[in-house]
Amino acid sequence: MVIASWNVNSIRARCEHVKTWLSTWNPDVLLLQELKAAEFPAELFKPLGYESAAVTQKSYNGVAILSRHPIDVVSTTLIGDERDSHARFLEAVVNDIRIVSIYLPNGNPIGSDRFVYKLAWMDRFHQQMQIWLRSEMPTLVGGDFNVIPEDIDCHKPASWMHDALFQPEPRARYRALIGLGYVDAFRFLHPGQGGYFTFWDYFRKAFEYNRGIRIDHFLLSPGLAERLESCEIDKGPRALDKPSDHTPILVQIRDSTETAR
DNA sequence: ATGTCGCCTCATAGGCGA
Repeated sequence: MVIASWNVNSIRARCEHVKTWLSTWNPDVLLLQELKAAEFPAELFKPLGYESAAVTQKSYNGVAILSRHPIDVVSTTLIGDERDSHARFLEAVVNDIRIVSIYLPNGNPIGSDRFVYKLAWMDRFHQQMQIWLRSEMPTLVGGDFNVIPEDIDCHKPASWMHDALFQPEPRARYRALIGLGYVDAFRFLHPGQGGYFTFWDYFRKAFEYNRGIRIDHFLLSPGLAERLESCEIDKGPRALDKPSDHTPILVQIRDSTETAR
C-alpha cells in the first residue's frame, strides 16, 4: 500500500497539479494539507477513482484524505480543547490502518500567542498519540508537522535559528513522539543523510539552490514500522509552474499478510 | 529587514499568514 502526503498551499490553486500527480503515481491514499478553502472539491477526484474526506475552513488550514479504498472517518478534531476551531486534524481508518492527516501549527513568530498555541497543540497531540499506542490498530500519521527535527533537516541551521520550526521546544516535543515508539519513516530508512527536503521558500531561488527544510513527515506505530518498505520525497511537483512551496512524500507499506523478509 | 505566494476585503491595493 502506497500512502503519500502533500501540503498543496490552496487546493483551488493546485487542483490540476494534484490530478496530474495522482494519475502519475496512483497512490492508494493521498493526505493533503493547507486546502485554504471553505469547501473541498471532492468531485474533481472521483473520476480518477478517489473518494475523499476533508475538514475545511475559509481561507486557512484545511486537511483531507483521498483514497482508492473506503474511508471510515473516526474524528475531525484533536482532543484536549473544544474551543480549538482550526481545521488541522483528520483521523480515519483505511484498509485496517488508522490514517491521520495533520497540519501542525506554524507558530511564528517565537513567543507569540501562535507559538504558545503550537506547543499546546503538540502536547495535546502527544496525548492522542499515546492513546493510539494502546489500541490494536496500526497507526500512520502524515502531514505538515512544521518541525525541523534535526540540524541535517535544513540547508543551513543559522538561517532557521530564529524560526518557530527550529526551536528547542517543538523539536523536543517531536523527539518525545519518537520516544513513545513511533518511527520517522524517512529518517529511519535514510539515516544521517542531509539535503533531503520537503519545503523550499518561494523567494531567493531557494528550490534551485536546494535551500530547504524537511518538515513533512510520516510517523508509524512500532508494528506498522515493521512493514515499512520505502519512503521517498518526489521533488517533481516543486519544479512545475505555479508550484506549492511543499512537495509530496510517499511511503510504501507491506500487507500484514506478507511474511517479513 | 527582505524575499514570494494565496487568501480576503470597508476590493483592482493592502493586510495577513506562511
